[in-house]
Amino acid sequence: MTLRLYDTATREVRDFEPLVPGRAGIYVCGPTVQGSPHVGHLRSFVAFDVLQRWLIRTGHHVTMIRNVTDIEDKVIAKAAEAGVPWWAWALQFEREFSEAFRAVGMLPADYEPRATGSIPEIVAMIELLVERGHAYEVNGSVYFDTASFPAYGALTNQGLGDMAPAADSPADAKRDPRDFALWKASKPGEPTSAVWASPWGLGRPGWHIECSAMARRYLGDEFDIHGGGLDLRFPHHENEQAQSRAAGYAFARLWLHSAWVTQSGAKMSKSLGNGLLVSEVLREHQPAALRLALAGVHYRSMLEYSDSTLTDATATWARLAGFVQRASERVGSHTHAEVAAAELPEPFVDAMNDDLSVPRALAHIHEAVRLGNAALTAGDDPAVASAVLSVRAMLDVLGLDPACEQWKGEAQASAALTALDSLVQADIEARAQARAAKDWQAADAIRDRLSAAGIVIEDSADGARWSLSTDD
RNA sequence: GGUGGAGUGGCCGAGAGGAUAGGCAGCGGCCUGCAAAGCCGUCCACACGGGUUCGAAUCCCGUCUCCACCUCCA
Repeated sequence: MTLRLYDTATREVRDFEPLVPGRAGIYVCGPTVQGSPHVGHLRSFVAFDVLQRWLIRTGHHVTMIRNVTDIEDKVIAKAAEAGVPWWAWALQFEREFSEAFRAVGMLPADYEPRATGSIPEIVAMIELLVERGHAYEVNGSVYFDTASFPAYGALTNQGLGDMAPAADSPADAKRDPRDFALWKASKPGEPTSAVWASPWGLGRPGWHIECSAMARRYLGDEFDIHGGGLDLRFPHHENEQAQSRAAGYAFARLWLHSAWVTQSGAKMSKSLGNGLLVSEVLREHQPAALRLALAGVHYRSMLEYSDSTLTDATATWARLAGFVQRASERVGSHTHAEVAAAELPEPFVDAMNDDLSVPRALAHIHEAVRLGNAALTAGDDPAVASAVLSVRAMLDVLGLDPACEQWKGEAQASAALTALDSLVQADIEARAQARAAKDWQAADAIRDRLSAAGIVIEDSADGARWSLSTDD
């Protein structure tokens, strides 16, 4: 059975047939670096990370391009509001995204082109569109002529007449309100550092053209898979496809869209302000648990995020990691090369090939863990060894092998904190008794001892809590 | 108005005409000095109303509810 993927453009599950057998070129719309990453962003990128890993595992040479849109109206506006240069603003959040990607164990992209590093390609593509009669200039700005391209709306199955006007520029400047900006003439008051020379004068690219230009530069006129969040389908991806095809390029053969993260049924979003920042979630939860929570649901299903999402995932992770830990102590640890070369069970392979059905794949992993645990109890070491190798190989496909470099330190750190907590809690209790008996000397002695060890005690009405000192 | 998605047990979440999804929680047991972990067993389902079929969570018709996109979005 070969890999089958749901193609948003044709609205059906299709066999993955790469342009060049054995190779896969993937373009994933990366972040517009206007703010901090929240778990909704991460869900999408983790989904495509699993795709990347599965393609690699099934013998493909993958080229993963994930762009950074670092010049855009919102970036400029938010930076201005904060009194910071737009480029510093953009880089700050680019770093935060990179840190979040690293924290949840994403494979690095092969390249992460920035829009600002692709201006010549962008200008060239706009020139080509003007030449071919699919774009026109008005007062130094250039617009895509939607009426000139009959296939406009094909990706999202919409007719032009049903669409609302594009609001990215004044309607009176355009031939048709649905036309959208390819190049935006610079206006007085805008930062002079956000401006590039072009045949139409100084300006900057519109929002969609950068992806068309970068995808072509790094993946060619036609490439295998274009991915992104479901909310990018329109207008962003529709416009990308229109631009590229109007320019004469075949563009993406398959469109993949990941569903969003919801809270109480409503989409997590920057504009709603209900986005849970990755940095906040990771303060209280293990990164592996976050990855498991995000990757564990099928990528096209909404992921309902609640208070129990991460605690459930943490328990599941503890079960998986616990088995690998106990089994490895018993029969020794396999090398990563052995894990990468291990044969994968057929039910797992079938699930992954069926539009990346991670939930079904996980069900099979649990089955293998159960058998492995039983073998551990029975003292059947050969069965333990084969189970742990198989479990690690499957988890590795999901980026969740507990014994790999990414995660093996984490379990120890967290176990150390748990152990420390139980010791400290005993002290806290003894101190509470001393305080109740008004034995201040004894109470202070306990606090001083903990303090000397770098542990800070804070009293409150609800009792004492402890934390590690952040001094020096 | 246009386009698309969803409703499954206490909770999360697969499946898509006939078999036990899986996990968490619960209950009973095994193991254990007691626990924990683990294992075994077990309870609790397919939004509603019709229809097709030997058989429907799955197909068809209708209804209800929820959600998203329609130029800020991962």
